Amino acid sequence: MHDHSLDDQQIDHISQIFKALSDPTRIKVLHLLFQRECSVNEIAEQLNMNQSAISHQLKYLKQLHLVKKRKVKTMSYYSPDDYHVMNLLEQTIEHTKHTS
Amino acid sequence: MHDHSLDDQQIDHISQIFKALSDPTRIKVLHLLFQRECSVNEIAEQLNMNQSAISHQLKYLKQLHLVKKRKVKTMSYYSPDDYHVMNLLEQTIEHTKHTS
DNA sequence: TTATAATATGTGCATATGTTCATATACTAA
DNA sequence: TTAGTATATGAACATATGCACATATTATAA
Repeated sequence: MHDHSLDDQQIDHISQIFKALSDPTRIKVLHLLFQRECSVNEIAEQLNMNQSAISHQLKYLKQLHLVKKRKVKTMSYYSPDDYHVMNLLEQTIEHTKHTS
Repeated sequence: MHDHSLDDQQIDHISQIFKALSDPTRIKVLHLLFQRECSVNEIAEQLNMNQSAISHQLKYLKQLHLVKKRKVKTMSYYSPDDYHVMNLLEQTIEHTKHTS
């Protein structure tokens, strides 16, 4: 038998994860990082967006432990850091491709 | 070989679904409806929230086809209407319970 | 040292969001 | 009809969000 109860802390955590995935820019960033590690400028160029906007979003994602950073000289290379959330996103993307 | 391209329409759709799941109230509503069909007042009482707030959120969820409505006399009974999204939510809830 | 490059950060702004309040609507029952 | 109940809706409000701009920080290279 399952326990259906949910405390507010768990719910807040879940909503935070889904909120991270609820923005088109963050989806694009994560989907790109799923394919390959990228620097900030690479991401900004790929998505045709301001470097500052990308940097802010990467900070947001890093704070949630969804991405990690590797510094080399002046460059910051970002890559996924949460296997479960990345699978959640990629499976949803695949499902959307096959249905819409 | 996979196609990694994603058009903006698909991304907007995905972000809309995740946005629906990014609010604690909507998570609680959907999780409750996953267990059993409920009227608006039932939901409001269970979540200890304003009837109007629940009604607004149900309209939001219905517009996205995540819930459906069954009218009986003056009552509106709501239940899930998207198997895939409900599974997405419930699996994430289960995962959170077992890890956090 | 100075200049340059990559990234990070603070601020301001327009817009979006979630809620409450008051009220409207739909339906029932007396 | 009228009163009562359940739900829906519109408006207003405080807060959150995502972005651009300017600038700061960090590290390199000349």
